[in-house]
Amino acid sequence: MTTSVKLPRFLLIKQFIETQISSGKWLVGTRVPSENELAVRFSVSRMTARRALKELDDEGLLSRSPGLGSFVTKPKPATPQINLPDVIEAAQAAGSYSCQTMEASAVYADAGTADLMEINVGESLYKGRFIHLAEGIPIQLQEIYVNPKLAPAFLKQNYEKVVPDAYLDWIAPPSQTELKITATMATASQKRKLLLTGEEEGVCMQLNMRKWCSDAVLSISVAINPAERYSLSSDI
Amino acid sequence: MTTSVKLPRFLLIKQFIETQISSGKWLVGTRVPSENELAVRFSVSRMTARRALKELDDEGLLSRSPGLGSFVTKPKPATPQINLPDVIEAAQAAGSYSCQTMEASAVYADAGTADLMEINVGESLYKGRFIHLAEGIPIQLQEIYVNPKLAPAFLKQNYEKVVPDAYLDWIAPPSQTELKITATMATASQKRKLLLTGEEEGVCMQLNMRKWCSDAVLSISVAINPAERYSLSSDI
DNA sequence: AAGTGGTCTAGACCACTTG
DNA sequence: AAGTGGTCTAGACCACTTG
Repeated sequence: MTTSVKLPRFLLIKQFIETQISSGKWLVGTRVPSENELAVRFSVSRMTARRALKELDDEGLLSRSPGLGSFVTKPKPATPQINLPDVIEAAQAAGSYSCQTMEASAVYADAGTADLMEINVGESLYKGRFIHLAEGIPIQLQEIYVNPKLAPAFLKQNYEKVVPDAYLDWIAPPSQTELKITATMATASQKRKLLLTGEEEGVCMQLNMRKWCSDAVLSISVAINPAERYSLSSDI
Repeated sequence: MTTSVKLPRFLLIKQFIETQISSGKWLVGTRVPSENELAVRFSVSRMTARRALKELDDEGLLSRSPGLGSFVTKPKPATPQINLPDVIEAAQAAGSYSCQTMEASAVYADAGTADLMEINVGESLYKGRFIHLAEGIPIQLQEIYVNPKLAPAFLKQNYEKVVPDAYLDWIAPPSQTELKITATMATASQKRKLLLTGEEEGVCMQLNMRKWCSDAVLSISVAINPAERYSLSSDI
């Protein structure tokens, strides 16, 4: 009476190979048995043996090449993947979100902005400045420029109900996003808006984002988050 | 004379489905043709049609369930994945890396450290403090506590040649890593060590890491990086 | 020439959901 | 009972690498 949980055969083969690797019997660079060899060894069709190898390839444990075979890869550098916290979404989920619109206007692109937006100097642009709050406390200062061709109604939205970013994601789903995160010191004016009064306060995480929508720049945004209310984390 | 790049049939089917989705013909929740339907429609065996659906499932475009069918999923929240820059590795690659050891000693765990290291108060610990430099300029201040049972020779290493983290990764490959990134202001002493003299300087990215090696805490480390010399970025 | 992985076929049985 | 996806078989042809 062994375990009656009949496992798929391709899984048995995968587990066999994984065990050989993790136990150190098959070191990095070792050639593992070919599809045909595994098929014979496990009394299985080649397609089933193939599936085991294919999935281990997809998972990055093996590297395969036609004519050569399948080889144990060296474990990837364990590069931590950090996920960006969406403080605004979190506040919304908690029902404590609100937004103050400081500016929502049409402007003309200066040289720097035009360059980033990939348009000509002097072209029309929408500009918005917002304070995002959770439980009445400012958690983010945002300045955003939007391409009016891609979001003509951007200025007409009521941003007490819908977050600007959420609105843009909705009407113009970004095809590409560029992101840079730095640490900065808030200016005196920014500190005032963020209600950071202490002398020791003012250290912020700054998020610079640029979004594309089908090969055109949709928006560039700079968001300032007080360090006490913003941190990144990850688990591996 | 059409394109002679004969594409695999499963790819043609994938592209067909992707086109229907991206063009908006098949909205989120739509049931896509079954394996059998696609097999007939494309004059292909069921296994080939299956492969197309399976890969789209793996890629997150479809969600499949036995007895029900395959359905268009809502696009995932496009959560940016940031990769942690390894300033030290970069400096090493450029051949400009050096390291000053400020401290390398055995200490006894105080309450806070013992808690984080998951050991008892008063147990022996290795402590190291380092300044990492690129081209002679400090790029990171690091303080690390190491479990001596897992890295008994930690204090004996020559850290002018091998980076402490690289040494630990080598002798005790971490099974899990916890990471927290915050923005902070360097203390006066830290600013001195980092050669941050200006009044406006001192804003830093702080990386708190905790590494496990087979269920035991291997190390906890706090690294301080001047903001001007450290930023995170990602592309999607 | 023999072996490798990549693609593909035309069948099969299964557990699962639905009417 | 008919349809779905999940697993599996025993064949096939291909481009590719190696001796």
